[in-house]
Amino acid sequence: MTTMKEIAEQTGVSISTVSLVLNGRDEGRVNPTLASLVRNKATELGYKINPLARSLRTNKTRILGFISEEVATTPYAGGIILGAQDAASAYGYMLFTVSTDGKASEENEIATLKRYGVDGFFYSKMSNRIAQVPKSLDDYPVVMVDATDHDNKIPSVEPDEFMIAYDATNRLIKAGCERIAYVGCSESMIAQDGRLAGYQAALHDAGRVFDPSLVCNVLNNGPALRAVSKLFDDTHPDGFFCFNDARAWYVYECAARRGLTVGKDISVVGVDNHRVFAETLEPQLTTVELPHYEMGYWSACKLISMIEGKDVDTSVWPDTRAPLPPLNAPIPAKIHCALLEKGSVVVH
Amino acid sequence: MTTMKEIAEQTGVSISTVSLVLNGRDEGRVNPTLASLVRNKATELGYKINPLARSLRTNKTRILGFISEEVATTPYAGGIILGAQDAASAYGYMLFTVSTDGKASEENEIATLKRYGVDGFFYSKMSNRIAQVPKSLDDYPVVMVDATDHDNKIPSVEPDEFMIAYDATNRLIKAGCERIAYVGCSESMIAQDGRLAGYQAALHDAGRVFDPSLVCNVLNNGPALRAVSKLFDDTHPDGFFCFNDARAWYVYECAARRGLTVGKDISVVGVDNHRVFAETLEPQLTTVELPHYEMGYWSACKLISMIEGKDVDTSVWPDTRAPLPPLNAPIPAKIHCALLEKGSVVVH
DNA sequence: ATGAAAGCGCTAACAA
DNA sequence: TTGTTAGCGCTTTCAT
Repeated sequence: MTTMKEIAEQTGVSISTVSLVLNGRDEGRVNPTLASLVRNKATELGYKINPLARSLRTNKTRILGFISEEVATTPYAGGIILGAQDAASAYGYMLFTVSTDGKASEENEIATLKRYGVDGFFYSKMSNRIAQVPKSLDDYPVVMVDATDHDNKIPSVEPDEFMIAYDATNRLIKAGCERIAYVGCSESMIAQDGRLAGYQAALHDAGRVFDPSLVCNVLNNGPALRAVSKLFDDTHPDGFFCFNDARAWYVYECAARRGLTVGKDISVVGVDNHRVFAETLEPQLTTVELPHYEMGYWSACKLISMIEGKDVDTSVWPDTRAPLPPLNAPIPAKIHCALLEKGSVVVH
Repeated sequence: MTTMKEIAEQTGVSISTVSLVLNGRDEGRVNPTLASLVRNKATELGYKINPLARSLRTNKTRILGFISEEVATTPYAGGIILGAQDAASAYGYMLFTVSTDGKASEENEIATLKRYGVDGFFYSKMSNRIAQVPKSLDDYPVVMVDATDHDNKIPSVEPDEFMIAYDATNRLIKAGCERIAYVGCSESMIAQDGRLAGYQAALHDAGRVFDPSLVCNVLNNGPALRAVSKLFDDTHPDGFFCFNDARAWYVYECAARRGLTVGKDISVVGVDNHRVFAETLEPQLTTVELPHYEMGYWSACKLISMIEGKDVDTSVWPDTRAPLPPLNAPIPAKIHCALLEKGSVVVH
């Protein structure tokens, strides 16, 4: 690894000059000729700055700490981290990712991250909810991901659950479904509440009356399948908006048992938490992908802007923002929930 | 953050002495009284070493670089990383995780990791296969995860595909299944080859003759469902060993359409790549979990032992090593593929 | 047994 | 415009 010292020696200037030039702070301070001499030598030698040495003086490591609650084991956490990493990398930052279980382990991880001098923290939860950032993070820039601050004091990103459901339901409406059911989650959580509301609003905006008997909120367990069975037999829906893959599976199972074919006899739109169905085969199942990557991306940009005290270039938003396919096209295998488009992400 | 300097000042000794003591290299070199004085002051002040400053001198950062090929987006990558993190953390190491797509991006990430002075690398692939570690890693300690080296020169861990299949098939045999089908993957890959072999071996060891018509290798696509349908109708299996969740889904779909109930009319054992079914509801589906966490854990231990040039304490193996449930018990929702047990993991 | 001093690679006052 | 100097927090020789 080449050092500034070596460059200084080989070009006959002082280390300070090298430092100035290589940090782009030479404008009007260093002789342009010397500057380019230094620059050439640097590229010639393949010089790369030693960020650790620099951090010793500057107290800035360009390392970000990503704290997640076992989120690494959930299938979708990867998307968040990937997005955060991509954005971080674009700005020359690295990510330390740690996952915690208990409270104690969390404080441990935080302490470790602090020792390594991280410049700021991501604080991420496993599913969209209201959370409290530990006080040990008080003096640091923090951004919450897939969670929101109780006091709304910490910047945060979450999926726009309402719009996700609104879009999904609309898609079923446009596909010609007459009796659209919602197979949701019987635990109260932000995602459930928002999606139910979006489902209702879409129906309402389409001039339909909301029929509570078409709503079936279940858990992931035995009784769930019976409840969905009952939904089939009682109300004979021809369209289903499903809270997630697991709920969609109940619908598939019930349909198959009744000789109904998804994509022909009934339509199904599900929110993608696991992606099995999307990866499997059913072009008849429309999967609305949660904007995990985008949340990660946004949060990294936000965090870095806080750290550097300046706006980051949000035009760097990733390519994955595919436009929503036209509604009259055949139902696609996947709708990408585009960032900053139709409010599919909410930032605070 | 307290520094050694502060401790030195407050105890009236020199920084060198503090360094010696706090690094446990004081045996017979520092007056025990002084030593404990220093130690007390350190805990009193809550001293924590600054690893970055130390690394400037020692050239050891205690940071490990985890390189994965977009693995962060695959559902199971999280398990590997989590295991690696837990082990690393136990030895006072941190992980930089990066994922790459193309060749160029990989070299970039590697360069960045080097600049941050990582002590060694994990090189991980998305699915068990033979791979080549980039030459840019040649001078560093490297461990491969879920992949093996072409020349068998790099230490590596991979799931024991054979034993996974052998166990799974055995389970169906012990459950009383007479006609056990294998729904596999029609692409040739280590997992497919190993699992097919394990399936065959289990049948053979049980004194059964292998019937090729019970094997149905498919991709994740439309024709797959038809192929599995044909399997049902042609051979009427009463037990299914499935390559993964997606393949298990075909079996579920076909069963439901025929009025067959999993767990009653047929038995299904699937290898868990996505976990939807395990998380959903079917106690009748046995999911063999891949030992991702354990692979991560092992690889971190191995890597650290290479770095430090000494054996690490493998008694630290994680708790998740649940014993396999007794074979005559009702088929459980999940079998944990225990590390170093029945060879469920292969290390090289 | 202890401390002074040098130095890891870099930045930032301050001189010149 | 350039170089000298000091120092970030720590380790490590080398005197004492």
